[in-house]
Amino acid sequence: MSHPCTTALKLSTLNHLKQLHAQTIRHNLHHHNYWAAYLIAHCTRLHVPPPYTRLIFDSAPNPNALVFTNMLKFYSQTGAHSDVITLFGQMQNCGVRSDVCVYPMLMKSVGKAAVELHAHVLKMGYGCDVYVRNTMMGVYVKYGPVEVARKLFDEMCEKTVVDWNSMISGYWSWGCGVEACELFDLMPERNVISWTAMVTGFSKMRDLKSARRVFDEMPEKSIVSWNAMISGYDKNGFAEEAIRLFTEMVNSGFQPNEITWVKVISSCSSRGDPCLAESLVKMMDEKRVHLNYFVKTALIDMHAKCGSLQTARKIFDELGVHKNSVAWNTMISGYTHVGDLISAKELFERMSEKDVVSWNSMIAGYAQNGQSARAIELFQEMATTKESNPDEVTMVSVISACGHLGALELGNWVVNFITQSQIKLSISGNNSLIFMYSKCGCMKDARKVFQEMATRDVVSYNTLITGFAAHGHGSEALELMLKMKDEGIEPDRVTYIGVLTACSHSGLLEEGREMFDSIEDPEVDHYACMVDLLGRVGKLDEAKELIERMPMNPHAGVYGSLLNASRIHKRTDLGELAANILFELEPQNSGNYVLLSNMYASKGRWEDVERVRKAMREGGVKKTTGWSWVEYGGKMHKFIVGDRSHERSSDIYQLLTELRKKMRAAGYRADKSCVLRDVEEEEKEELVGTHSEKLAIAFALLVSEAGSVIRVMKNLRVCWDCHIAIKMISALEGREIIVRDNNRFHSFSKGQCSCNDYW
DNA sequence: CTAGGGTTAG
Repeated sequence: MSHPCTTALKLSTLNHLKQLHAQTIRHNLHHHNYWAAYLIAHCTRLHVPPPYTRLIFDSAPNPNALVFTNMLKFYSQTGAHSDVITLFGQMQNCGVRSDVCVYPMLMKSVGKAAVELHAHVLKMGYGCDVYVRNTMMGVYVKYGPVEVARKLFDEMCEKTVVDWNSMISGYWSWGCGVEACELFDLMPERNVISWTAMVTGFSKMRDLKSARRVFDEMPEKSIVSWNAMISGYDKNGFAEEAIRLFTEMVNSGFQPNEITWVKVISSCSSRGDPCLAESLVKMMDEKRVHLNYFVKTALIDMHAKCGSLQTARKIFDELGVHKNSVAWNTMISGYTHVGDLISAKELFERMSEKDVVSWNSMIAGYAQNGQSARAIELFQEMATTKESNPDEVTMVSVISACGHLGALELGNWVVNFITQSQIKLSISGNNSLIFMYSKCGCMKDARKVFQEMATRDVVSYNTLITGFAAHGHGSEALELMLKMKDEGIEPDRVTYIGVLTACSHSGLLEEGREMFDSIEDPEVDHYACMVDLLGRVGKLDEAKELIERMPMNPHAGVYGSLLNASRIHKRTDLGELAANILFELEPQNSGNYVLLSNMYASKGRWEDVERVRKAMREGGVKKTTGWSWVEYGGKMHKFIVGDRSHERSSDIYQLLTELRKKMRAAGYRADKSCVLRDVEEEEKEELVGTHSEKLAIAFALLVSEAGSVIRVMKNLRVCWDCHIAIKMISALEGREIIVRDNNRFHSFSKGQCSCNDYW
C-alpha cells in the first residue's frame, strides 16, 4: 500500500474513507502517523461524525504534531471547543511542540480567556503571525474592549484585507457604525467580504436604507451578500421586501443555497401567508432543493405559523429520534400560537433536554393565552429545578403575567429575582416592567422605570401612555406624546389609541379632537376612541354624526362607545339605537344587554327591562361572570358573586353585615337599577349573592395592614351599585381602595372616585 | 489556522 502522498484514491464519501481506513488496518499501517493525519484531514472535509474520527486518532499510538493539529482542526471546525482545549493539553503533556497554526484555534475555543494567552503567544514569538494576531483581534472584538482590538490593528505594520474586515465587523458588533464606516472608506482594497460586512452592519443598526445602498453599490455580489441583505430585511420586520429581493436574486441568475431558503422560509413564517407558503414549497420541490436540518426546522415553523399544524407535525415526526431542541421548541411554540396548550405541554414534558428556549416558549405560551398563573407556576418550577437559567425573555413573560394578574408583591419579588440573578434588562425587559407597574396601579414606579431607561422605543412610550390612559391622566399622556416626537420616535396607531383614550378618560375634548384630526389615516379603532370621547363629554349627537361620516364600516367597539355614552348621559333613544345594532353584531355579548337594561331601569321602565331579559333568555345569552381578586400572602384570592368557598368566608360575610349597617346609617341604599341581581333592597342581596368586588374588598379589609392601600382586580366592568358602595366604604373605613377593571382604574378615597364620568 | 449569510422563545 502506497504512502498517502502518492495514493491516487479519491476520498469523496464517508464510505470511501472507511474503506481506506480498513485497508490501513489490514496492512497494519494504521498506527503510522502519516496515515492518521491524512485520514483525519479528510474527516474534517467530509464532516465525519466525531466518534469515528476520534477512533482514527486513537489508533495512532504516538501522535506527532501533524496528527494533533489535524485533530484540533477537526474539533475546531465542528465547534467542539472543550475538546480542542483538552486535546491541546494532551499535546503539551506529550511534549509535542505545537505548530503556530493551533493557536488561532485554541484562542477561539477558550473564548475570553484568550486574553491571558496573548502574553504567552507573544513570548513564543508568534506575535506577528498573520493568523495569530488576527484571531487575537477577533477575541478583543468579540469580548471587548473594542479599543484594544483597534490598538492591535493600528500596531500592525502590514495589514491584510482580513485584518481590515475583522476590525470593521468588530466595530459593527459593538454598535460603532461611525468608526466602521471610517475604516471602510480608508481601506486600500476591499473584497466582497468587506462590502457584505457593511450590509450586515447597517442592517444590524436597523438602517436598511444604507444597507441597501451599499448592497446596490457592491462591485460584485456573492451568495452571502444576497443572504445578508435578505436577512437584514427579515430581521427588521420587512418580510415582504425580503421575499421581493429573493425573487430579484433568482431572476438575476443566482442559485439560492440552503441558507437563502432558510431566510425566505422564515420571512414567510412571519407573514403567516398560507398561499406564499404553498408556492415556496412548490418552488423548492421543482428545484429539488436539498432539505438540511435548518431548512426542515424553518419549514416546521412556516407550516405552523401559516396555519397547517399537521404538515408541521409531519415534518417534525419525520426528523426521527435525532431531533435537536430547536425542532422541539419550534413545534411547541407552533402549538402555543394556536392556543393548543395541551399539545404544547405534552411535547414539553416529553423533551429530554429542555433548554432555556423550551421553558420560555412554554411560559410565554401560557402568558399569551390568558393563563398567567400557570405561566408563573412554570417559571417557579424552572427556577427551582435549575435545569436552565431564566433569562430576560423568561422574565418578560413572567413580568407581564404579574401585570395581568395585578400581582404587585409577586412582581416586586420577580424584580428582586432579576437583580439577584444578574439578568440584564434591555428595552423590552424594561417595557414589560412599565406594563406591570401600570397594570398594578403604580404609575410612579412605571414612570420611574421609563425615566431611568437609557434608550426607549415606541413600545416604551405606548405602554406608559396606555397606563396613563387607564388611570385617566390625560395631560401626562399628551405630554409624553410630545416628548416622544422630540426624541425622534414616531407615534403609531397604538400611540393614538392610547392618547385618545386618555383624553376620553379625563374629558379633554379639544385636545382629543386636535389629536384625532392630526392622524393621517385614522383606523376604525381611532374612530371608536373619538366616539367614546365625544360621547363621554355629552356630545352624543356629534358622536352619532361621526359614526355616519366615517369611511369604513363601524365595528362593535364604535357602537359600544355610543351605547356606554348614552347610558352615562341617559339618552335612551341613542342607547336603543346602538344596542339594537350591537345585538346584531355580537348577539352573545351579555354586556350590551346589561347596559341597555340598566338604562331602562334607571328610568323605571321595568317592562322594557323585562323585555331585554327575555331576549337574553331566548337568545341563550349567558351573563358573563366577573371575578374579583386580591393579592395577599403571595397568593391571589379570587371571588365570584355569592362566593362562599373562601376559607375566610364567614369572617368576610360578618364584616360585610357590619359594614352594611354602617353604610345604611350613612344613607346608602342598594341601587334598584342594578337589575341583573334583582335587588330592590339591600337585604335581598343575600338572595342573589354578594358582588365579587365587595367580597374581595371585605377580605382585604380583614387581612391587610391598617391604613395600607387596598388593590382589587376585576375582569369586567365595576358594577354600578358597587361603585357607589365602594365610595362609602372608602370614607367609612378611611382607606384608599384601587379597583382595576378591564381597561381602567378607579381610585376610591374619602368617599370620592377618581373617575367622575363613570355613571 | 484568521474576515461576511442560517432554524426556536418576548
